[in-house]
Amino acid sequence: MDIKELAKIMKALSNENRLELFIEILKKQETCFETEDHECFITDIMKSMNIGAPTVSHHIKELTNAGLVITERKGKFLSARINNETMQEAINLFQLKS
Amino acid sequence: MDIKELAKIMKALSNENRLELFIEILKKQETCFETEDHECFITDIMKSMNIGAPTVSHHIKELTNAGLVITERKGKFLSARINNETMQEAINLFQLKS
DNA sequence: TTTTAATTTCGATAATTGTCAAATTTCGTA
DNA sequence: TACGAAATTTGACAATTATCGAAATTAAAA
Repeated sequence: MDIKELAKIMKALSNENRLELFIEILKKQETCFETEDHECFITDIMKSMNIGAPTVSHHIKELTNAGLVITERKGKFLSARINNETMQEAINLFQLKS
Repeated sequence: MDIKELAKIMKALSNENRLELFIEILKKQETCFETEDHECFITDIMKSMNIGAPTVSHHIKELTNAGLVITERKGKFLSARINNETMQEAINLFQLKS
């Protein structure tokens, strides 16, 4: 991963609403290990946030574009999950060597 | 650390040149453990980059403002180092629970 | 004290972006 | 097939920002 890619990731997380969106997806994933509900539907998240549907759609696309989340259409709904590979790669760049 | 603060950190790292600046400071810090050279002067970094002094000054201030780096004036020069506390706190928010 | 180098401040500009309203598409279901 | 809910696209606008040139400041050096 080069600087340009990393900057893209950071930019995707630089907007407050988009970051909140991302963290909601992250949290959802964590609870999924405990329950059997592996779906994270955007509608549910959207309802609890203070922004309209077009904006959410746009934000989701940016997160996807940066490789941070993976989306999948489930009929009428959109399901999203974290792309752990990208996450770990990005974190590693910032970890201090020992 | 709340979402607003975290977003501020991400925004500080979202610009390509600013991220490069940050990574140079990060690298410098790592080499400091091996050598006796504990100073990271902005001038040196600046010379190897493709942006003017006013812009670098602005970027450094943004990194400082986000709590990512700590600067100190050494006579004519400006010395910078990573704020590891902020770094670790931010990384922890993204680490998956086990 | 004059000069020179590093940094900052200021003002301006071009480019990017977050957001929404309106219109459109997708898809389950009555 | 027609309706309604979920999501996307489009077009637009206000706000933010990255960058620079010029001027000002700070501090070492001559």
